[in-house]
Amino acid sequence: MKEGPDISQIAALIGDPARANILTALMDGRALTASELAEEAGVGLSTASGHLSKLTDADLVSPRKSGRHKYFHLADAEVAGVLEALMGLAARRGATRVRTGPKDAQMQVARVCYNHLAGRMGVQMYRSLIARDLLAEDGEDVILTGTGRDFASGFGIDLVALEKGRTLLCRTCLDWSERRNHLAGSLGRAMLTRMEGQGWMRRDAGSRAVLMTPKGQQAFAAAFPRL
Amino acid sequence: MKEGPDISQIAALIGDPARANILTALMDGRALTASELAEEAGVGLSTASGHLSKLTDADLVSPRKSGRHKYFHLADAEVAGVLEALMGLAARRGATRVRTGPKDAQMQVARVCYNHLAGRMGVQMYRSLIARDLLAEDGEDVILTGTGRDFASGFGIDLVALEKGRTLLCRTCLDWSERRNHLAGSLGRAMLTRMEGQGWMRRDAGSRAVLMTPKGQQAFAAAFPRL
DNA sequence: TTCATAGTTCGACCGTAACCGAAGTATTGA
DNA sequence: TCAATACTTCGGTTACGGTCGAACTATGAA
Repeated sequence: MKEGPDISQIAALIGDPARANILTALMDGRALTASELAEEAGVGLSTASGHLSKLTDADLVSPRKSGRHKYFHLADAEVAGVLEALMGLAARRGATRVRTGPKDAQMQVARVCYNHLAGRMGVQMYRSLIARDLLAEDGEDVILTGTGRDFASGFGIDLVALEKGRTLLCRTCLDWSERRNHLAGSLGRAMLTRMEGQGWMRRDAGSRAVLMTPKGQQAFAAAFPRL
Repeated sequence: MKEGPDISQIAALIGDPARANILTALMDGRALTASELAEEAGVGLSTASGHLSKLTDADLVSPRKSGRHKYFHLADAEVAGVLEALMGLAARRGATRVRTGPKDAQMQVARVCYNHLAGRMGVQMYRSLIARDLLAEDGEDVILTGTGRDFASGFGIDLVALEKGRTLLCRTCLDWSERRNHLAGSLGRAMLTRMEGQGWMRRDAGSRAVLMTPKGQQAFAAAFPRL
């Protein structure tokens, strides 16, 4: 009757509150166990198990067994992107969660999206890289330029190792709070990891917020100036 | 319990098959009456009316009264974008509709997305404009350059009139079949309208497919060469 | 004014799916 | 080998929401 792929199945999957909680909890890129996700979603273990097998069947999350634990993570960055897009819609309509805590402000400044940096800091980094021709946009794609490679290496990132992986080096991801692109892909991940390792920032336990250290404030501003 | 906006409500709204059919039917940018949408969705008029008021409450569609008819259209391009993104996910997982007709091939070549051109032709047009610096990307935004303005005017488009409207002149939209950007915004709409007016292409009645005329084939290739 | 068409609201019915607890399976550790 | 932990499966209950038809409202045409 209709044209194009059927979106109702996937949307219905995301549409259940418990499953939406599970997916949201996985947005920070970590892999969590079934029990942890049950806790996050506020349902019993057996219920969560059922949800997780549905999400797995639909390839929205992927399981990884480790001993008697079973860890789940988002299937790929595209899933994360769709979730962010939905958050953007939801935010517009004022459907924000009841509990609007102090963390929300910090989430706007800097947070983890899947496995890379998002929020104002994430967007600033991206725009700074573009403005200096270290990154170049090509349609939806974005590529690291020659000078960009030098910059990344100088930043302490092993590009050769990254390029051996299966995931794309550079990807854009639409930021739901800033409504602009930020950097995803294995490079985006590595940048965040590196900045954490350097003590510029650390993740807030129990939320997706990223907290800047005083040292990090300065270093970040120097490394990624607004132009 | 969770961070960020609540996505389950909106996703659940899209997750009902009847409502998903309604939204998909509106993806071509036209405004349809409640009766037409009931037909599209395969439900009774009273049922469709209920769905439409829910979609309206959530600001996914907007009503416009005209006499004793009530026309519905998608609320904005952001909604269309999210629907396209969901289609991208659904397509990947092979959840394509059972009825994979001959139109599907044509849909990949050229189709209407909201109100602008999508598919391979849409992407080709966008990339050609970018490559010739008629359009310039800036983060998620895209702007018409000076030479781009001349080009658009020469193409028969009244930019001054477009800029009086409330909708942004240039926007990017992610193509679910090509996975690349194509041009949206009021300029994207005007380009499609102009090409239809020139007899380059015409919409297929009853689907979102866009059919190229022989004359259009040549003219399009000349106007938007692959580079 | 009267009739026809478009859409909304209401009431009743029904099916699906979320939920829990209990029993069953697998893996680790003692 | 036995016990504890992590997860899955099953059965039964429940509730939410989609569905239709009928009655009602509003607009336009004759």
